[in-house]
Amino acid sequence: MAEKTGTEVMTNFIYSMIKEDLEKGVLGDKRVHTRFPPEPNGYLHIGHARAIILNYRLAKIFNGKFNLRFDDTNPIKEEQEFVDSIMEDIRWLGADWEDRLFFSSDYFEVKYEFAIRLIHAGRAYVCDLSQEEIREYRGTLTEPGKESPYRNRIVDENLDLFERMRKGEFETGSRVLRAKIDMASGNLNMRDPVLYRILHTTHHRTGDKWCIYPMYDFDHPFSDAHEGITHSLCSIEYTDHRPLYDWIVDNALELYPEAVKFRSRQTEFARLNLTYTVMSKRKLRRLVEEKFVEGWDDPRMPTIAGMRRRGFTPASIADFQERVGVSRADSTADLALREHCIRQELEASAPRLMAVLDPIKVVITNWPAGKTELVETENIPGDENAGTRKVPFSGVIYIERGDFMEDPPKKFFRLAPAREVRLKGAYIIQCDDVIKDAEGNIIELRCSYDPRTKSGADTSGKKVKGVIHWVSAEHAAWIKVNLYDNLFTIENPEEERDLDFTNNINPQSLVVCENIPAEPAVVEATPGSRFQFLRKGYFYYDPAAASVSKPVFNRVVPLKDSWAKAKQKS
RNA sequence: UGGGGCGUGGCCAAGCGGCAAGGCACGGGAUUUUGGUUCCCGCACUCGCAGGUUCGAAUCCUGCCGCCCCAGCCA
Repeated sequence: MAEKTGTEVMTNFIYSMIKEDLEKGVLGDKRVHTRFPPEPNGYLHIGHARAIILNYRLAKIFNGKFNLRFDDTNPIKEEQEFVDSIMEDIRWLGADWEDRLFFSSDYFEVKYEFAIRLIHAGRAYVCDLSQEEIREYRGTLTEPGKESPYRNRIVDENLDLFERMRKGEFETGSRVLRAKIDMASGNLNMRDPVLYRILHTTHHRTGDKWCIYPMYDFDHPFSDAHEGITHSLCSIEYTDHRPLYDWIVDNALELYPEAVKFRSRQTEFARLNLTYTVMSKRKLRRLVEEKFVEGWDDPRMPTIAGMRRRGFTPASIADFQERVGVSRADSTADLALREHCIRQELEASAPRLMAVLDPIKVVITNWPAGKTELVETENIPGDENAGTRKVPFSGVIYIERGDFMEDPPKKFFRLAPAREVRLKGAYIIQCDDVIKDAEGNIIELRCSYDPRTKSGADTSGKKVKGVIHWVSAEHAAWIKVNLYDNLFTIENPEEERDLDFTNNINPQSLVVCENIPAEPAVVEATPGSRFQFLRKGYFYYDPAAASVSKPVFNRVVPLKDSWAKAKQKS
């Protein structure tokens, strides 16, 4: 399959920028070095997948390196559980950090030293203002802030106080370390940003060793420079933070050069939105907590874990990301593009199987009693190497209810009274009789088959337009099938401001079919494998549900259906 | 009323002064034992708007308009 090896050419502005840096020799003898910096406080979604793939592929293309670094500077929100799930997701996507798994907390000691040097240089100070006071002093969007009364503390006092902050002499929230920059800046991030806060909280890795923790704006640029990251990619809302990023890196370079491997630079790109889904962590959490879905890995979720369980492949997600592209403009990618990517891959790689999702019984009246015939059919049409398989055919079969119409419109090519249709790989049958129950529901079809029309050896000269799938009742294997559809009924559920977004949840987003007849070959399938259920869509044998008595298949995506579309229009 | 970012077809997105790539979606046709796939063909006289510079502008200049982000001791 078209697996992304990372060697193809990219055509986005970040790729161009790096190429130019290389040509101009900006990197010296250093190789391109990127990183993915998740905070271990939740599950990764398709937007993160985009960042992971971008960073990883960029490193690959330029023969550089890719780090995984957890941004674990806030012990209140972070947990080991998320570290594990994030690593699993990234590994699954195929992004390999080799031996470069880092944690921001690995560098707490060096960062502390850097803070000391900032204080020595008179560029950072301990501030005793309360949280509310700091906010007041910061000013507003349109008015400048005013300087903290502690701003001009002497170096020795700052040093002493900061050391005692580390020792745990002060309460949580009582003091902070701030950078001394510019309280009048139009950019609020430059109004003496907080560098360290006191948090008497156990950290998932450093335990109780620290009670002061660095802020993102201090930590991130330094960690990048310290690891030798050349290109620090992040999302667009950090654009405002870039001057501060540069301030930190420049100061590190000046005051603590031995701790800096490279003068890293930040480049921002737009986050990804998807139609018919929500992406904010808060909303995803609500979906899980309020049980609108079954968990973070529910196949309807845009999480990496959810897509994995739905049956998407890493290659299809990488393909999707590549096709969407990268830019700085706000954008919402069409879900149809993601569907296109997985269909394209599975069309060529998924073996076909027959299963009837909405069965109706068909009795073939002229079939010899008790006879079973094995008919042969291709596993993947057009791919000789995929071979063929034998499917048992007999006198009682199931077909889709929707493949029969009692009173069909002119263009209906399937089964109808006195009309003929081909059973895929088997014979042409004609419908002779329609059996109904007391309420008038069709419960059975009586058909006759034409022995001359055996698939591949047809001597009848008949031409039928319709070919439908079927399953022999006597030989059927019974499976459970989950049919998934968009979680929301409107294109942009994020934008709905008057109504709670959960009001737009699609009540049909999951349709469970408990008892579905499938051709017997399905029992030989391995959990984790993917099939096309002929004419119905691509399905994934859910390994997470493998312990259940019956195999469970999740529909990744239905096949395109131009008949249904035409019907809808009329 | 401060600072930053963005505006190219329904959705993405190339383009960076020489006369609008590509993908998805959509519409039409051919092939087809999946109404799938594949294959043709069509789909922006126009680049948020208005001026200007130029032989020539989506690309340069000026002025508007619209949308997004920022006042966490979150990341």
